[in-house]
Amino acid sequence: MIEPVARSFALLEALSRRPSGTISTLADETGLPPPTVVRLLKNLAELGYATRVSRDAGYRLTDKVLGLAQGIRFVDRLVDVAAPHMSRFTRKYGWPLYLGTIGDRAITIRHSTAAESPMSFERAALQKKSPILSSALGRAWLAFCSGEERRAVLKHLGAKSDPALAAAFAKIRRDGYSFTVLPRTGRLQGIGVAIRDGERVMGCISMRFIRSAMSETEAGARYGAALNAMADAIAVDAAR
Amino acid sequence: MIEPVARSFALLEALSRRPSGTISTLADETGLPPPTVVRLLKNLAELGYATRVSRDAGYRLTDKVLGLAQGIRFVDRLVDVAAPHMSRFTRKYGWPLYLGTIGDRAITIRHSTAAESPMSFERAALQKKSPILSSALGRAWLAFCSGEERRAVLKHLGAKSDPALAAAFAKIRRDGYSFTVLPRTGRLQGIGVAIRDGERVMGCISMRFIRSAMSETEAGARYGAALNAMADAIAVDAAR
DNA sequence: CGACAAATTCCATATTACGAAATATTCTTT
DNA sequence: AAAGAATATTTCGTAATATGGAATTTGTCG
Repeated sequence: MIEPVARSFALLEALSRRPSGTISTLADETGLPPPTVVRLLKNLAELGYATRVSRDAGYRLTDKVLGLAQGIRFVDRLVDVAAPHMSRFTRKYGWPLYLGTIGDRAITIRHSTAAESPMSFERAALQKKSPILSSALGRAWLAFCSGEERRAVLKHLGAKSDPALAAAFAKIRRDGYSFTVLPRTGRLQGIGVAIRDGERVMGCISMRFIRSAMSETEAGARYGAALNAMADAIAVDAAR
Repeated sequence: MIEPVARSFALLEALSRRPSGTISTLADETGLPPPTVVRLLKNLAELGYATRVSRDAGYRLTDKVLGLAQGIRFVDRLVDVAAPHMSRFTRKYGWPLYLGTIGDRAITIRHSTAAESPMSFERAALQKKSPILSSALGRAWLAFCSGEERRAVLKHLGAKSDPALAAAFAKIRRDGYSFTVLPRTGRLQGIGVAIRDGERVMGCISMRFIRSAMSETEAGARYGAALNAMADAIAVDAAR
């Protein structure tokens, strides 16, 4: 732990809770000695993150701090929220999970518990793409998103409106989970669920397992409910 | 300048510009040696502001960074934007300026160039309150804010609807500036303008001067246009 | 498997952050 | 106006620790 950095952040946190803060107030709240508070604040001011208001009012944060947060996207928040839920699942059941969001023409893997899984059969696939139409992730997303979004995505992918596909999505909605569409030779299989906030799909999660370990039906019966419970819990957390 | 703090912020800034960053990318961008980047990132992760994504993707910021910015209020941004304009004015004309925003039952002084003024007759009044009805600041605010807001404020102050008051506000709107309502004995006088974004008043600024130096009419003729030009420039800047 | 690239650890050293005490400044009281 | 109280700031000898080149590990790819 780098002390001056940790202390500077403690001061920023303290300052973020009030319009402005005096040396003694901040010293009390952070437990730092006043000379240290003065030194660190001067440094923060030099860096442009704080400004001296007056002797009495002390310092306040500047909007440069806002700039630090500008790059944080919603998906990062979703990952932050989902990660502990996913870890808990993997600890309990063993199988690795993948969290994805939809992008241009593919699902992007945003988080994975593969590294935490004893049955980790794939290298970490973070930031990697998954096909929308054939992966469990993509199929879960498409099944549960709005009809409007689904049509737009399918059109963008150049997929013609297919009654068989529509029936497949209807079944996924009925079951609550999707499966990877595999070539006959595939060893690995995925079962996917959607993280939903009302009509909106925020993300999708799939559990990867070895095909020989269980059939699709068994996978659905054993893990479908647990996966959906986790997805719901994540959705609730993400909504604050 | 506290090095580890400055460097940690350089890393945060670099990270805020991308979804995630690798050690080498960040080392290149910040000019820091890789071992230092590793050490500082680990520290940021321990503090909860960054998270390791994977070996390949490196680190990304967490939404804890958002927390730092949540306390920054609009008024702070306004002060950041207005301060240089106000300093320029005071450097050019000499008289000190005060920036205020409306609060519960008073105008709160958010910034002042009194310290920069050669004719500084008052100690810094930051965070101090000014009366809404009799100060130049309050009268400028009330004259230019929406009728709805004006009625609400006046009602809250317990002021009865007064035709004389309405006429005073109309005159302020016509002139573009307000004046302090003084007891005959007051030495100091203020001329106030509003910082407006369409219908909305974001803040108000008053220039303080010694009553014996000029009459209200002279003050308006000499400084009214310059004050309003400054207020407009601030409004434009504040709108980005 | 072997070789390349990137990340990470090590560690001797110089740097510098530290904070108690002294001093300066501002506010309050009489 | 002057003393007293409260708060902010500077000083400075010292202990603590951040530093980064070199060595090592880890992961990737042909």
